[in-house]
Amino acid sequence: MDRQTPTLSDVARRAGVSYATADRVINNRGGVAEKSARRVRAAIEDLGYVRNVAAANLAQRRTYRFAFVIPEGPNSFFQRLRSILDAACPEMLAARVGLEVVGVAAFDAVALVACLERLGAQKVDGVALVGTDDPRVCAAIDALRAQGVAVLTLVADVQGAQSDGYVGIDNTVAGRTAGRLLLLAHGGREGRVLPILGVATAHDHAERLAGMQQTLAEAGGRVTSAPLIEGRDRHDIVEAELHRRLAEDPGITAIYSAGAGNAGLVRVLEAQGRSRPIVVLHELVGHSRRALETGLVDVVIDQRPEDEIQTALDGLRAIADRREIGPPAPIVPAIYLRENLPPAAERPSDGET
Amino acid sequence: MDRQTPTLSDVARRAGVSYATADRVINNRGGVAEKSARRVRAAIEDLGYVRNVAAANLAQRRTYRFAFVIPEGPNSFFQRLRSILDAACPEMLAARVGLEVVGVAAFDAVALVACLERLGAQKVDGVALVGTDDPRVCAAIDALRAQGVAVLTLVADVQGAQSDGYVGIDNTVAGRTAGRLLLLAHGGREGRVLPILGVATAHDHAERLAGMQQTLAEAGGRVTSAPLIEGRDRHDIVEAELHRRLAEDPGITAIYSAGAGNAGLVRVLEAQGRSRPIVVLHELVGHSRRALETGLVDVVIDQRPEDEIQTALDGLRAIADRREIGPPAPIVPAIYLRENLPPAAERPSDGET
DNA sequence: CAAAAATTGATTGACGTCTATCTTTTCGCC
DNA sequence: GGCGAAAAGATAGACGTCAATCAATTTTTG
Repeated sequence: MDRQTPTLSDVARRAGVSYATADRVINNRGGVAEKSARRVRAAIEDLGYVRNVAAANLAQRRTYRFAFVIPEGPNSFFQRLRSILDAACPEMLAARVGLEVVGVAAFDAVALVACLERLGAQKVDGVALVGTDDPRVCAAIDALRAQGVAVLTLVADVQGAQSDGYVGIDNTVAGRTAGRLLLLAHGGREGRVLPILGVATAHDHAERLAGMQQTLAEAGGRVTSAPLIEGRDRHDIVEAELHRRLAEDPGITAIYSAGAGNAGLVRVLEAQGRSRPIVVLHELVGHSRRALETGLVDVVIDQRPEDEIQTALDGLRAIADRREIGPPAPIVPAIYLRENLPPAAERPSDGET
Repeated sequence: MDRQTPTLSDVARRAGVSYATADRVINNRGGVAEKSARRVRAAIEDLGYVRNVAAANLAQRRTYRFAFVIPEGPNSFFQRLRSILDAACPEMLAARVGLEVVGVAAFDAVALVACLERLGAQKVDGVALVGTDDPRVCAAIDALRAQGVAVLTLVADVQGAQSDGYVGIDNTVAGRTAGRLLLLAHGGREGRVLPILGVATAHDHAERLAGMQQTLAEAGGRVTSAPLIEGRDRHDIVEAELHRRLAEDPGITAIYSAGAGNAGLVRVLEAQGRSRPIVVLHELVGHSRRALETGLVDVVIDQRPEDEIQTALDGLRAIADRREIGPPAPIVPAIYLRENLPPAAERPSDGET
């Protein structure tokens, strides 16, 4: 029953070549005649040989060093990312992977570039970074990759950079999802959705908004989008603006917050009392979760950072041991209601969304 | 920068004992004085020693053998489970895990027991099975565990059995989620939800129904639940019954299908034309996906079998390596709309849901 | 105090792969 | 046919752990 899995020696024997030759083939060290290489590959196929990664890593004394570059600041989504990473560290250690979590000032391209250069000098095996759109960042990524470091962009892609992949949601899809939820909640009736953004120039927020509007438009336009609020991710601005807009426009039936600064939004909702508009917002963090639990908010769309980190780690590993593996399954935004909230594992840290 | 991670020899040296003693401690082979054991543990602590699992597995020539016992039949959810497992096989092989996927006639406790006994005799390391409630199954599970085999229940738990854990969603939560979505889609208006079940005695379906009704009731009862259809998971029965009920009760504003047999439901909806009730159903499979894409259905609640399998595999591994690891994060039902569908990876196989 | 038991030490050969070195064979070409 | 280059073979020591054995030491016991 337990005939053991074939080793490279078995492959060599089957192929009628020496171990050394088989080794040259699978590690493509070159200097092998095409004829022999073919026979080795055939033997691998026949026997169903699978390289024993454990033995290989042991022999190479390989310990991966991966770095995650996460923006610093009060943004609680990134705080959540960090705490997920911290939780993953010990587990990764058992698999001989050293994780380094590096904080960099948000939106600071220069600091990010400096950080990437430092990581390159430190000879890490892979880097996952939350992108900031900037040509200098692009260049830094290219430099890292030229050096043989695996580079993934996480949560936010960097336009123009040739990374090894992007792990994150498609913001247009997220926006369209929001749009569908808004339509569903209007149940065929007319309505006006008030969008709240961080900054309209941040392309992730803009994509979400556009996606939402697309879906509304495709549904026939009974639900429309009102002029947006640009909250600059600051809850005080959001609070004041939202308050004003709701007062002056009673036709608002729903609010869609595509970005951060939702603490201010929650405060306004608390003040609204009984009849409040439909509310859809992004990212499940401390206060958005509480708002969902208390019924102040209807829906939270989340990008499931746990999945993103898992996918990023898998991807970095795969590239680092030159394993052929298909592109990772794209991350799809999750929809949370009051009833299907995942258990809150994190310690209740607060901040701005 | 890269001082290497300490080995067990380092630990022994630090503790002032021989390698053999340190080995006896970490593998608790016994025959070590408490005093020495403490010193070894202290040294492990000090150095931050982590056992190199790769080396250990290599030395032990350990290849895990896990079996997944999945009901056979036309049910396309289980077909999906199977195809996910099949896809996971090669990847697992690289990590020296042999996966065996075993089919067993659905709801056949005797066959399931026979299968479990066979697996026990074959010395597998772990088993994940889709439960069938039956005292004989309980006994078989207990027997397996007594034999040292890790046993997880997947998708459906077995009441009364002491397994190593349950990996699957909480059906009450799933039902409550459905209830919330129905409420959201009614937008405060009155309505009557027509529930469709497989068999009312299947406790998973019953739990979903109860959960849904709970949420409706808690919201004040403007949306109520109509008498249910028991479709016995057969699409022809569902089709006929549903047709009749929609015709005789024009007050039906929504349909909630808690079980399988959704192909019949879809046919009725196709015939309905323009104005159809709100529709919420379970499990993202071929036709439910298509129904979502074409707009015949509003929401699909899915238990994310990919996650379930991943969690089950991790759990089985952890138990098999005698690694201490907390209980797995509970699986939470996912909500899919037309816009946030994950890419369809599976080949388009069809069947009943 | 001697004998028995418990504990510790020392050592060794796997496990499957990597890496390196050295030797031998084969091949193409003048 | 002989030369050099390319290809192939042979071999050995690491990597960190496991599992086993046997000897040496300490402790307990009668």
